[in-house]
Parts: sequence; structure tokens; C-alpha cells
Amino acid sequence: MTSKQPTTRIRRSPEQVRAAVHQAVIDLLCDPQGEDLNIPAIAQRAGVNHTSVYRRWGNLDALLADTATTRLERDSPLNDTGTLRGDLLAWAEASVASMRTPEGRALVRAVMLSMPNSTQAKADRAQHFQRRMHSIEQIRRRATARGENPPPLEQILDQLIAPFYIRSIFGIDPPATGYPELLVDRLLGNGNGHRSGGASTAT
Amino acid sequence: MTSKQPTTRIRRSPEQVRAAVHQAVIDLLCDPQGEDLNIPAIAQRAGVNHTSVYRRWGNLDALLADTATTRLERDSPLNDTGTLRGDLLAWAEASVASMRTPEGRALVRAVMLSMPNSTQAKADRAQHFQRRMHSIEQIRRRATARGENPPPLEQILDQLIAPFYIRSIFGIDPPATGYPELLVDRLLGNGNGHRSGGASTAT
DNA sequence: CATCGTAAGCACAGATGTTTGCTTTGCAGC
DNA sequence: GCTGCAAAGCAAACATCTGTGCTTACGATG
Repeated sequence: MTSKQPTTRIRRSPEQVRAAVHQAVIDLLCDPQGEDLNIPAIAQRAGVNHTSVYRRWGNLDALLADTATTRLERDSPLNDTGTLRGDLLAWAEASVASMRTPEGRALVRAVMLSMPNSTQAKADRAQHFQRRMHSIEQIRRRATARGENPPPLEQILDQLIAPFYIRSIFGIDPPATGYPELLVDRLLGNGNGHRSGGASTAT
Repeated sequence: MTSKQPTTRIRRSPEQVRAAVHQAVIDLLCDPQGEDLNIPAIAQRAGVNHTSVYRRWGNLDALLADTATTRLERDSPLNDTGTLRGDLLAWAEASVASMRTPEGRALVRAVMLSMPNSTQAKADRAQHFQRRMHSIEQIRRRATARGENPPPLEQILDQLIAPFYIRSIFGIDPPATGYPELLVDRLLGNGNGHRSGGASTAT
């Protein structure tokens, strides 16, 4: 009688498992002192069986991508301020605030790590990029609808988004004050390449 | 008699092994269709025993970092053009050219991948950053010695280096023509935040 | 020419990651 | 209530990665 007690076998709902695993990814990405990320460790931290993780996500890249997109979409409310500059500033301020938290930096790292390995080519990365740029595209669309003339996406990528990523990668803290304004002013205020629409460039 | 033929055991010199392993890292980073990078695969591709790789580099991160820094330093000759703008432009042009080759993109990915995992904190990443910024610092030093007033490193990071990285990450091709000039002009020509030497802020 | 140190190669063992077959749970539809 | 489905849990096999002791080749030094 090795006393198999079938009653002790409890399980959580799929949503609970999903949330717990996502949280475990973030935690391990924030905390680890030299440990590297892998599925058994994530599953243990989340308190779920590792086979559940393997069956649901298949591999680490997919799990990282899912975690990153889920959290990033949840955390970017995308409020309408009425002007292009206001929207960009709000976006940049939210990004800077996020960058100052371990969790925010972990999410950027998750985006990075999820990308390079298994994706067969540009297709996956481009799709990933589209998802990540969704809020920016919405800001641009709204500006166009208002009659403003927003910079092209590529320029926003180069001047607004790229600095956030590079700093997260290398662990360079943003300037203590005025950094969102600085980047948005550079983006909208410079005269070469693109001229932004009219009145919103007043200081 | 399983015919141990001691004569067949040939070996290459340490330098040959190092070069072969570096090349294998680049190859696997360029080519793989969904395969993920690991030491046994690298060793096999390089034609060396995997134990040699483990003993020399210890782990994948260190190998990636070594490969990236070695190749990047080898491929950035750093010629002196006589002006800050010329030096930055040369640097940017070399970077764009490198970004257009699979090997160049692989090196950027190697830098990314080598960073996040085991490094215990900011210390390692900061050091890595210093090495990567070495050529830029030299350009700034030369400009200062000439009496020019180069932008601070952070601004060069945000406006010149960050775009290259972000595009490599997401696989976004740079504009076909004029991209280096565009970035350098934005960097040196804008009037807010930092004023570069002289009257270059004219529109 | 002999000797010695360094580093690569080999075989094998241990640890870890990944996958599979099956059982059990919770929930929805009848 | 009963039944069936989807998904989580469990255990064990399977594959792969990582590390160790030892042998062997190459080059430097005397």
C-alpha cells in the first residue's frame, strides 16, 4: 500500500497556468544571478508541471514571445491626448517609466531573446515588429485623421524606439529628467528629412 | 583488435582552432533554418572536439562575446578623415555596409545573445558596452583634440548607434541611399539638447 | 637532439533538457 | 445528473548538453 491518494492531485485552470507561467518568466528574467532561462526552471517557479509548458508553447522562444506581447499590450493603454506630440510624449513617458522597472527591462529582453533563434527568416521578425509597432501606428493614424502630418514610421523607429531598446540592451539608464521630451523634440522639431505638420511644434 | 591507429590523431594549432570556431559561430548564426545555437553544433561545424571549446571558452556566452569583439575589431579599421563629420560618416557607412551582409547581421546578433544571460548585473554589460563603443570614443577624442565639440556619447548612442541595432534586431533594411548621411546630419545638425561646434544648426 | 609545458583529442560519465503515453481533473452540453 | 472534450498532472524514457581524467601531438627551450 503505497497509499496513492488521488485526492491530492489538484490543478489550475488554463488561464491560471498561463498567467503563472508568464509571471515566472518575468521573475526569472528580472532576478537571476547568473542563472540562464529554461523551461524546467520556469515551470518549477510557476508551480506547474513542465510538460504543460512544453505542450502549450512548444519551445522557449514561443513562450518568451507570448509573454512579451501579452504583457506589453496589457501595459500600454494608449490614451488619446488630442495631439501627435502629446500622444508620442505619453508613449515615450510610459516607455521610460517602464524602463526604470526591472520588469520593464525584462520585457525588452524577452522580446530580444524570443526573436533570433528559431525564426526561419524575415517573415517572423517582421510580424513581430508589426505587433510591437501597433501602438505607434495607431498614433500615426490618429494624427493623420486630425490633419497632422506625422513622421514616417521608420523615423519614429530610428529616433524614438531605437534609443529605448539600445539602452535596455546595454543597461544604460536614461537621463534623469526630460528624456521623453528630448527625444520627441528631436523627432518632431528637426528640419531635415521630414517636416512635421504645422502648429504642434511650438515649444 | 579494434585497430586503434594512433597515427590518425591529428590536431590543429590553437590559433587555427580559434579561427575555425569563430567562423563556425558566424556560419551557424547566418545559416540556420530553425536550428538553435549550441556548443556541440559549433564544434562539429568547426571540425574540433567539443571539449576543446568547453575548456577554452567555458560557455556559449563567452564564446559569442569573443567572436563578436574579435570580428568587429578586425572589421572596423577606423581611418582618420580629418573632421568629426567625416569620421562619423565613415563609421556609419561601414556599419550600413556591414548590416547588408549576413555576416554583419550575425555579428550584431552575437552581441545581443552574448549579453543578457549569465551576466550578473550592470557591471558586465557596461564593460561590454565600453568595448563596443571604443571606436566612437576614439572619434570623439580626436575631434576634441582638433578643437571640435563632439556630441556627448549618449547622444551618439541614441541617434547613430541605436538605429543600426534596432534594424538588425527587427530585420528592417536601411533606406537604399543616403542613410548614413541622414543619421549623421540629424546627429550633428539639430539644435536642441546639445549644440555642436559652430553654426551648423542652420536649416 | 632531448625535454617540458601547453593545449587539443578521445572516451566516458553525469546532469539536464525534451518528449511521450497515460491518468485525472474541471467544465460545457445534453 | 451523465457524458465527452480539452487540458493539466505524473512518470518514465529518450535525447542532448556539459564536464572530467587521461592520452597524445605540437612547439619552445635548453
